[in-house]
Amino acid sequence: MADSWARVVAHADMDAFYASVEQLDDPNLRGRPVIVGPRSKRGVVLTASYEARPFGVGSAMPMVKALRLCPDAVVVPPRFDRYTELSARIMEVFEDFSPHVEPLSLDEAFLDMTGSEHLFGPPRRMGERIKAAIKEATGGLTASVGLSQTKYVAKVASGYQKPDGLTIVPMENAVSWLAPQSVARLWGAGPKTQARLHALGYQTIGDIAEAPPERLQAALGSLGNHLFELANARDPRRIEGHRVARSMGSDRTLNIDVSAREDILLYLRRSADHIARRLRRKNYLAGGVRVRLKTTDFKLLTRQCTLAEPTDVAEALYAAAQKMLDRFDHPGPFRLVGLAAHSLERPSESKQLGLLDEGKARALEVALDQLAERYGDNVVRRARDITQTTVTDTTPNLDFLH
DNA sequence: TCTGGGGTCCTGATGCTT
DNA sequence: TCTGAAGCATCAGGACCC
Repeated sequence: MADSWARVVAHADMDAFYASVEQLDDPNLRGRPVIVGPRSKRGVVLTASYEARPFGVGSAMPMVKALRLCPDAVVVPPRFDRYTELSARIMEVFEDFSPHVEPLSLDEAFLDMTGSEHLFGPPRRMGERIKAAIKEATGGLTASVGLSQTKYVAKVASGYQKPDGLTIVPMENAVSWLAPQSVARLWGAGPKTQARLHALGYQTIGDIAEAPPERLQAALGSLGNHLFELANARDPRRIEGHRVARSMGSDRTLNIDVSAREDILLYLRRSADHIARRLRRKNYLAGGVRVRLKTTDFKLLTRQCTLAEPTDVAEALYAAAQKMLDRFDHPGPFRLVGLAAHSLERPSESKQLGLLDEGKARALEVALDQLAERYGDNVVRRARDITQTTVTDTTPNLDFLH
């Protein structure tokens, strides 16, 4: 019974999102195998349409191999602006169903549906309504939805019957429902961990659920405990809402490997410009800088530092990157050059404007926090806009408060 | 066959401070 | 003044996710 669920967690996952968007926008692509990915020699598949998947084409596969498996596929370069636009529309749909939405990526999110049975009906009806609303809002895109009482089971459920699936897993069935599925479906067990689990003789989630926890812990450390809990359908994690970014980066796999310092600096310069623009657009300051180089044998080398002063200025990021570059002792060549800003923080607008000293700026931040509690984040966003515009505008419009 | 780009989180090593 | 232990922050690398 739906009303006996202590929590109701929904996980919604768009079906082959990028490829489906391309087919939505270009009717000529419908019914045809579509591969979204770069056309470069070193590219990999981002998403393959369901028409391409029977040929064995899947995400992260080298493009060369994908086209060998499916020579008739249409390769479409990704259009992230378009995916972002549709993603925003989909997230708005989710927010019509729940105030607690946790996006995991452009095309999937958790929704806390606890206590909304009186609005949307039992879990199956909730799922049907979410799916229908997405289809309507996007002009025909489908999503697969899973509902259960924990995030992990809801996530596995959404992937259970793709595409256009709906799977409901009540808590009393969860452990037996998970049991026959492969350990590959354990969230957090990638190829390396799967190999270790196989070596221990564990093939299914049920094997993990029944394994001695101390054996898992001895083999995998705290990850072993975590997987044991998931396999037994125990997952107390809450739905966290929109999370603050912790880093922002730009990695480039090059068409031709580079060794010369000036060549690497060229890419670092471009990345610094790109990241600084994004930092300013999203109103972040970087507290540190990290440079990554990938050798031709796929070893990833990293050097990072903490900045004396948080910044969103390209020149400062680039200067730090130059210093980092001197700390690498590998002569190259390198196939990837990457730069990232980490330890992100929000600047205080009032400090940025230079209008207030530290104490008054802090007082303003506290006042804005109180406004947020009372009126919600949107109102505070407007208030922040006004604190910036009132420098020249003596009659701010506060109508939005009513 | 030949391995992207955007991220997050965890772990072990190291260095600094108390 | 020296030394070791404990706690903490930072760094580098690895694994994972979509």
